[in-house]
Amino acid sequence: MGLKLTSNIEDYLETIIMLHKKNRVVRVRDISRKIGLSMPSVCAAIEVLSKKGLVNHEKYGYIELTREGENLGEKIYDSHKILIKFLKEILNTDPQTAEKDACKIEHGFSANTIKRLIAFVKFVETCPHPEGADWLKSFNYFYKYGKRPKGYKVRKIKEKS
Amino acid sequence: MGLKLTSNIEDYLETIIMLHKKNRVVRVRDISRKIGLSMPSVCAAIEVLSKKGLVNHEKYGYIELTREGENLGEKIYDSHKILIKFLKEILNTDPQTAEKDACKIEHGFSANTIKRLIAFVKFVETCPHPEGADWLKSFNYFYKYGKRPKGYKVRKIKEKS
DNA sequence: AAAGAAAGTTAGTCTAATCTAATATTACTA
DNA sequence: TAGTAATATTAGATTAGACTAACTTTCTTT
Repeated sequence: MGLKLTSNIEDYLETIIMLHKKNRVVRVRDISRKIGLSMPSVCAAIEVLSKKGLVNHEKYGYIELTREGENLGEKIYDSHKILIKFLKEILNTDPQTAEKDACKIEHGFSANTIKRLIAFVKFVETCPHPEGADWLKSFNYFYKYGKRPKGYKVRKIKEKS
Repeated sequence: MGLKLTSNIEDYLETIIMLHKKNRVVRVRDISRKIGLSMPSVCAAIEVLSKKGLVNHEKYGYIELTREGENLGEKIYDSHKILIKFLKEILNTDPQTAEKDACKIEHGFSANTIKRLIAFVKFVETCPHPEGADWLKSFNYFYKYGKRPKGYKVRKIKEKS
């Protein structure tokens, strides 16, 4: 029993992490509701996660993440969060679409790409003027009207380094 | 028989488009090799695509896209291309990873998000100085060293508008 | 044109992920 | 505390997508 997970199983793990964060106690029903699948499906998934050593689960009991499960889950959840951030704050997609898209693609990125995306979002966020907020505003204008807003140009100022 | 496609089936369609572009004639074997799956698997998929009216296929013959199949395939392929562009040119991931990641996530984005991404890439590409190429160079530095390169600052110059 | 190679198809099996229906356990409440 | 409601599990069926092995058709090569 290797530790190769299907993206499906990763979804369950991520859901458990999210529920854990707000409830501290996670049950089959909670996952079922959150993820929108039947309880038997959740049970089967928990069984798999348990065999992989990612959760502990006794019959009729709570579901608890192992150390390993938590680490992996956090990683997946991080991907999710950075994607949401990129979609919402940079591309400016509406929240629902962002959430939906992020869920679908979060398992597809390799670790390295995620690292780059994290850096990229940070880079954009911390851009000195005229990038940063204005830069994003400018993109929004560009998206809407197909051209850059008029009214300012920028030029590079060399500093003695 | 609706026109709801699994992303799996979309992969086949996309592969057909790509092969069509370079070979003009597409056979089961070509798809099998390109996509790395057995010929029976390809046959089964072609059967599905055929029932959906996206390809025409007579036994032992070539595979041809219908008008509808071509339209849809192009759309999927467009997503692929814009993702590759974003990954390679903006995030600067290595080509293999870019290709791999793009394949995995290309079915996950909603049409609207793709539109935004297309605009975004264009926006970055056409950024006037100090964005554009320099801006991307700057990001690369940022990715590598965790901070912006020293040596220039920018300031906004208002033009009479 | 006949033989062998390549390509395509069919048949049957497997796994992952889902479901519903039925059963079992636990929790709540009157 | 007894009965009901909520939750959890088991059993069994279904679907999609993959495979191998065996068979059929088409192509190629001598």
